[in-house]
Amino acid sequence: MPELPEVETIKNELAQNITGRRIISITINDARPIQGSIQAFSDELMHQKIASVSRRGKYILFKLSSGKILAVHLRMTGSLLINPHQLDKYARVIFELDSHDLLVFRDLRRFGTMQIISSPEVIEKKLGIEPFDPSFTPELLKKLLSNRNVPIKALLLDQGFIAGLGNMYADEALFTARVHPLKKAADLNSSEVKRLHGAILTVLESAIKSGGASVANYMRTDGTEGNAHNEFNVAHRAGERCYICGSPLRRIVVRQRGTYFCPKCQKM
DNA sequence: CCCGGAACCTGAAGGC
DNA sequence: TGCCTTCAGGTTCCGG
Repeated sequence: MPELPEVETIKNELAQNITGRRIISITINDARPIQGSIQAFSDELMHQKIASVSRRGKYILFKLSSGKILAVHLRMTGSLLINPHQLDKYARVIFELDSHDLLVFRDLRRFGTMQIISSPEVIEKKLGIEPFDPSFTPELLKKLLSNRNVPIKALLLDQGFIAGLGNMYADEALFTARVHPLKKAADLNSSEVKRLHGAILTVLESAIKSGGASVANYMRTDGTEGNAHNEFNVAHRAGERCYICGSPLRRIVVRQRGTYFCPKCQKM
């Protein structure tokens, strides 16, 4: 599942490989991912140069020479591949570039989206603070948590709260901070908030260094896997032993999401 | 505004 | 072997 580290990895590879390239043809095998009119989508992209590639939350933003932006969200199983070995039935949209490279939007479950927007405002208004924004401080986090009567795990998944965390890294951050996933957000004391702030940053930074985690269908632009899942302390490890205390890790369901934690290290 | 749950989608895995 | 059910999860939408 692409979360911030996975999207960051893909963004960096795209920026390095296709910046400055021009789109010379577009093949739409499946229109579902495209928001709005297909014709308008094609017209806005055809012959455009990709001026830059950036990331905001879990969105990948392609700035076009026209000034408009192609915003791509990979959701669960989407990937952006450069010159894949084969074009299988999940290759939904294919862009040919003037370098004759193919940029392919591949998505098994068809949750992913692509849209042309005139200004970043369209997605900006849905997203909370970026974890690596210098203004994301323990003090700000403490303020954001106050008065929120929801399990901290649920709040970490809310993109309008902090942008970029998903199910895996929310669990990893809570474990690193030694905070129980069901603890009410407003009930975290100052040292817990400080630990959580630091844990969010270290967990994401470490995963980016590993090229993201290959769980489900995540792959890099060259089709290879990342390594971050080998470093998970709790995610998808139910029944296995905690690396810190040796206790069996548990899986519970929070907001319909599988949630992994250590019952001994993470107290209510 | 705040919160919880269903829906979207498709392949994998498990039960009988 | 084969059919059926359940599960996975990012985001949006809807209801209380």
